[in-house]
Amino acid sequence: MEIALPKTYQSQQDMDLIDILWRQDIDLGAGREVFDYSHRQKEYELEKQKKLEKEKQEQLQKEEEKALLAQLQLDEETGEFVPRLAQHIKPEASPVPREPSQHVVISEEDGEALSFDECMQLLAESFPLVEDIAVSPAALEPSVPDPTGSSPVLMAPHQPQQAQASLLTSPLPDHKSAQDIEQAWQELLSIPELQQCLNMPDLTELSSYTIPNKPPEIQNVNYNFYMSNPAEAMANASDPGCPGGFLNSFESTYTNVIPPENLNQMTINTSDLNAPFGSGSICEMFYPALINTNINNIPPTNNVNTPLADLLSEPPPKPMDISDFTVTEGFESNPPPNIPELPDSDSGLSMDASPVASSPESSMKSSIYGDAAFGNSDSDMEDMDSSPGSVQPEFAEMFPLSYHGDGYRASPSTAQSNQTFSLEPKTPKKELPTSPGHIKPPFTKDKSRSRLESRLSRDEQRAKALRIPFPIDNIINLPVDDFNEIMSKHQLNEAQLALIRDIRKRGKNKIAAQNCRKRKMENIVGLEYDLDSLKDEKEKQLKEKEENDRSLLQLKQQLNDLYLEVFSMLHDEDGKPYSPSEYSLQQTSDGSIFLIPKSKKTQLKNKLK
DNA sequence: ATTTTGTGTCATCTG
DNA sequence: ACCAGATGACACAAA
Repeated sequence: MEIALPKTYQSQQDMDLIDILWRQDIDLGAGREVFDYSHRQKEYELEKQKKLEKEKQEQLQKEEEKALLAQLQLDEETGEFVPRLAQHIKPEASPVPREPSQHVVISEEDGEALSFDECMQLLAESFPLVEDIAVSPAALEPSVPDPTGSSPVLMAPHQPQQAQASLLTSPLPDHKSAQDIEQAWQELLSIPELQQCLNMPDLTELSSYTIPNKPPEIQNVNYNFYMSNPAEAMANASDPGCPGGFLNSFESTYTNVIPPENLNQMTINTSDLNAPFGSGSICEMFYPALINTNINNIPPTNNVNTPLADLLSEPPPKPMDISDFTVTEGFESNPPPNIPELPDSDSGLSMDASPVASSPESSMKSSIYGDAAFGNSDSDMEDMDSSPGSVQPEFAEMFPLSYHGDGYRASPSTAQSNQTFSLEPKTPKKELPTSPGHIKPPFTKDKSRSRLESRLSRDEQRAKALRIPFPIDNIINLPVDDFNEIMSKHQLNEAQLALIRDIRKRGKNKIAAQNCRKRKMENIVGLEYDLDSLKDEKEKQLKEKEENDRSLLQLKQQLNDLYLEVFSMLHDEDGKPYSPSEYSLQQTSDGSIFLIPKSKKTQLKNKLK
């Protein structure tokens, strides 16, 4: 039990300290949830990035296909390849609803891959053709649907930009026709899954969704993002049936372009996906605390900032009260009579110091109760009983005085605490002549102080009751000669003498007890230290023993090897080697060595026995 | 309600 | 024998 104590104690302390510091660090910064959330978000973004890259690959394949088509039709007008692409995609979109959505997604990224100006040029070039060709499929919205549906490549740039704009800027009125937006929005709202996924995002996000793309496509796009289904992506990639070889070459170059796109899309997608967790949610995450703190703090800060007049006029908040009171006590604690006593009482009471120092705050409570209670304490009552009858009424009168007196005494106790910090011994007794006008704040007492005071106050009360003419401190701390001198100077009756003797005895014994406990603790600490050192010593010796055993084993092994080697060199008359199992080498005291058959050896042993 | 801790006090021992 | 200090044991309050 005790052996394990010291080390575990230290390690436990260290661990506690580390734990506390760690918690403080965490407390100082944002909550763990924030970090966890960001971490999760990052992971999620990584996943999305992967998906996007896949989709981009698909897009690249498509683009390659387009490029091939364009190259094939290079002879024709440059403007025609755009409608061709639109046609090419459209037919796919019409039969299979989901695939077009993915195309759209891809197209977005593709569009991002292309510079915005290029896209605009393509748009300008392709618009008339698109209208001609794509009118039938995208009949709902003449302006918006055509570009989106016909050439995803063209629309791509718009969407991210709008999304970004919407994200970066506060919800802005769309530059697109409001009707289109509303229509798209309504359609979006009609989709339950989208609602679930989006969790009803802001208008800005909605605008980003609705403006560029057709509602169904948007839905699918969202699906793709949310579902993150690689199979679909693969299917889409396979759908266009683009040549793979060319793609690889293009891919490398494309990857270089990807980062900014990724960033853009990441921002967009994250905004979309994290709509519930968007800036608003993040703000909620951080602001609530901030707001709360602000709300909570503002009044105090105001109080703090408020001029002294407020503090003076208004009752300060509780903490302020405590501090103020303690401070006042500190001031009060300085009364001259106590000061001289403190140095006298330096019989190492550092033991007490720690509790005293630690307890200032808690003492306040005790002060209230203690003060009220101590007057009624049994000991007091006993003393009262013992004391002459006339004393009792005085004692009753003294309660208020004692109360004040405690406050007065409290100051010395604080002084003690200070002393304890300085490792100076404290004098438990401070007999304070009653400080008549002193009002003691109810909270100010330390627990130790309260006890000390209660004790002191008790003796003090008794002394007062018996009208003992000199302070308790003197009674306790003065040397015998001085004490006797003082005693002789005053004419004291029997009760007074007895009380003074008891007070001195108790005071001395109290200090002695404190010193005794201090020594006891020091002894315990010293013994623990010795125990640790002994354990270290033991451990060291154990290691040494292990080492010795190992070396001994090694020597034995070497000896055995040597023995066998010597044995192998021995041969009989016929040149046959002796078997170690049948013979053994024996060395006599004079150093000569004999080869003895083991049977004979046993015989010899038996004979010797 | 119980345990732990700190403190004061008393009884006793010791130098 | 007396005294001062040391120490064990107990009580009490607070945590």
